[in-house]
Amino acid sequence: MKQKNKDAIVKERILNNAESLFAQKGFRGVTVREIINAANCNLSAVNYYFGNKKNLYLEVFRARLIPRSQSMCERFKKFLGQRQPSDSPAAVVEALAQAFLEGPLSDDERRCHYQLMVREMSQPGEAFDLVFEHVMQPLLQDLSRRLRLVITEEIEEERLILNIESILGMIIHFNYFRSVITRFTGHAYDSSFKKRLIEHIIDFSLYGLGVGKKEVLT
Amino acid sequence: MKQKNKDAIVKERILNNAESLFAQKGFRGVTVREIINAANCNLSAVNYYFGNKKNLYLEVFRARLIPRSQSMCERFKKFLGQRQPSDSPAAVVEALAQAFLEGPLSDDERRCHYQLMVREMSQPGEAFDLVFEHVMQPLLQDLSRRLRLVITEEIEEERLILNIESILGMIIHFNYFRSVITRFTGHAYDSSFKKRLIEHIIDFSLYGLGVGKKEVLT
DNA sequence: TGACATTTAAAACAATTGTTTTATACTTTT
DNA sequence: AAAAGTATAAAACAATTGTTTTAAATGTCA
Repeated sequence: MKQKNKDAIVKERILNNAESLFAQKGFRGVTVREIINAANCNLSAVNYYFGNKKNLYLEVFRARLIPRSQSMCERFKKFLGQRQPSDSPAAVVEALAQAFLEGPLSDDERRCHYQLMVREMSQPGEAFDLVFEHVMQPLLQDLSRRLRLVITEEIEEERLILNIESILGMIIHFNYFRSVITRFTGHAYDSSFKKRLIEHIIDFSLYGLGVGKKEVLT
Repeated sequence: MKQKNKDAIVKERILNNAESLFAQKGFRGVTVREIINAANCNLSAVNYYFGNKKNLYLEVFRARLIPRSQSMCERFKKFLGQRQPSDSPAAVVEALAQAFLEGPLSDDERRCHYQLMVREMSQPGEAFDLVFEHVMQPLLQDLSRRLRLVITEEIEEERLILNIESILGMIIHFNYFRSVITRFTGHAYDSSFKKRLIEHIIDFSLYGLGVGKKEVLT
């Protein structure tokens, strides 16, 4: 099926460029003509393959963002499995930070990924539901289960959720606020700086500012 | 000057509604006609008072977001001054979380504020420079100075910055990702839940997950 | 090869966009 | 009160938007 193959090529060029542009400028900030210029194809191709612009946008989530999230989660599990021992909070946080900052993606892909996701989070819409159901929900549940196994003391569900959201919030922040972080630290956002960030995320997640002493059961 | 006064009223109605709409849908997601309908004024009023749409957008930052940020910082200092003792990391974090989650603003104003700011952070533009210079930079420097005073042990500048960004990341996350947080915890985002959030932010910022013991000088 | 379906291309569509123009009302000042 | 300055209103502008239509090209399969 050479036909079907060539079909897929144009279709995926559109998806790729659409994702990048939507991530940068948002749904309404991007025109269909902008996308087809980047994808080097004809205007009607968008409506031919995806029906309309809105559906192209949703397809970007279905065909790109969600699968990528799942592959990042896979990477997390793989990292965690490699660690010895893998049953400590430190191991879980390290594997998580590694998977979400270094992971299998190119840096541009990761930037794209977080921009697209963050954009949808403030104003729940159709895409939000997709992300919530297929990305946030399973991730939180997985993390919740794993952390509960490795944290020795008793911990109520709500506090666990807030802890996890704090760690995820940090990871998202260090991805999404790159321009701020690099301006403040003066470092380029390269692989050595990412290693530094991962170190920090682990340290802060486990000990916070690390000053004073933790009271038992505040 | 009744003239100048009445002038200001329409002008501010435009600014108010523009900020709310821009925060919800972004610059290109909002039409001038949408704004003037919400502000209950004529179409040409936007160009009369602000020249063009882009300039209205920037004016929203200059006349609304930046002053509000400064008043939040004032509130932070006031909270901190009220605390006894006020020279501990716990006091600083508590005052910060209080100022940024409870502060002097209505809840709608706060949502608006964070949405507008986060939107600009991913794609540096003109408004980004304004926010960076008048909001992020002074806040970070103030926090850096204060924390250095109250943290007993030696701490390198970069680590301090990362610590501060982690705390700010959490605060932003718990404001911006409301819909996710409320869905996960099942709590409405009311004042009692905000108190819970502030408690958590203090606890996590000081001790992290609070498991295991912190080694001295990792 | 020839009939068929599939894909690309180009042109045209109505609707919406930001902005400008022109005219009318309202205030202030002389 | 007349004049001048300021603010609101309505209509029109060209440009851009997403989408549709129509035509040409390309591929598949008998």
